[in-house]
Amino acid sequence: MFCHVAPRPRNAEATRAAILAAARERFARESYDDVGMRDIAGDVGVDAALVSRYFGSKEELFLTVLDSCANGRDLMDGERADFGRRVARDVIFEGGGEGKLKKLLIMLRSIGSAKAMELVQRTGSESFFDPFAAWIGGEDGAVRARLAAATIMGMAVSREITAGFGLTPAECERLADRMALILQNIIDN
Amino acid sequence: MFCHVAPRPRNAEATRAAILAAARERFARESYDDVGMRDIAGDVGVDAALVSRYFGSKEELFLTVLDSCANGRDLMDGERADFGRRVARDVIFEGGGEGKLKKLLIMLRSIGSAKAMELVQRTGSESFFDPFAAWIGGEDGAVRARLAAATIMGMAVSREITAGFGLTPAECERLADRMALILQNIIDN
DNA sequence: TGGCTTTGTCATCACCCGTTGACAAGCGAA
DNA sequence: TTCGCTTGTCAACGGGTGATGACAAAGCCA
Repeated sequence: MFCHVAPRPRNAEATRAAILAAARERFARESYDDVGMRDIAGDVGVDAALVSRYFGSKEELFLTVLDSCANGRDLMDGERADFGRRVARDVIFEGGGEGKLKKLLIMLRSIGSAKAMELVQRTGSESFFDPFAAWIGGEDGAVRARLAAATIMGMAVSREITAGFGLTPAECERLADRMALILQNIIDN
Repeated sequence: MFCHVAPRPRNAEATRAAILAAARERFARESYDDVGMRDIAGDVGVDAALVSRYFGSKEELFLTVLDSCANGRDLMDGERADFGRRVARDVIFEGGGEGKLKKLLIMLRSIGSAKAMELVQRTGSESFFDPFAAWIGGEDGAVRARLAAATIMGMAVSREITAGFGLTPAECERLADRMALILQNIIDN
């Protein structure tokens, strides 16, 4: 019995897109340093050399991934009055990786690598914080954007370094409720 | 003219302590992966091999550093009514590295390395979150401890990935005020 | 002074990483 | 079919890492 893996069709554009998508998932879940070119290539079923060739270098790939992510504005579609609750539940119960928080997660993980952080610093402000601040609007929009982003990222960190908070499900519910309140309050005034 | 660096006196105990201190500073400011044995050794003026010999391995050194840090309780000496303001200003204006937040910073940076995170997960709860929760006390102490820690870590992350928030000094003041309020509110009820 | 233990250094190893250029395979056009 | 371009693979390189064991130097004790 011969088992063949279905070979990837020869299609540069599709392959490039698949690599980009795989890289986005990786970078959202592991730090820049922990993600290897060989890992990404393996996810797609391709040789690592191809990744280098299509994207030039790991740094350029990382930047392309950042660009490809939903930017700050997409965090906020949906009811504004529901923002706190929505985001709190996403980050606490899902880890944020599925939704619009992906870019925030990737930025967060950049503190693990001096190289990645420099890249994030260059692009993070205009692509994330500025639109976010504009959406929040009002007095001190920029300040409140930093505050909200910090709250979200902090909870994401806390979730990971305690392996799911180490709380009971009921406590997680109350954690989500409290966080929702805080976030909504930041947004509202 | 001969310029000699004062040679470190031959004293195993003092050298070991110096290495530990240097490692603590490094790990509080850079991620586990970015800190090299040669960096730490260089700070002390010693060969990298000595670090390995005194602490066994990088992992063991990291664990020893975590132990050597002020634990959760030390975060909270000082007026309880002043907690929010004190911590907010420390993290926003100083980056937290000088004070009692060092352990939190090190834990935070562990998200940059799968290896470091596993170590932090094993020791973080009983050495940090549990005492912190006990100090907070009252209903939902554990939940509120996670919330406060997340707020602090998030602000530390935000500060770094935006290279000092990118805010005016006046805005930073208002950021600190708002954060102080939130933190204090978490502590109080 | 001579010898022994402690303290520190040096050269080196094996490993993993991103990257590169040479090569193979697919596939459409002539 | 045969040529030629595109798409993908392979083996290798240079650089950096943590770790190791042999060696040098310093201090102490007799």
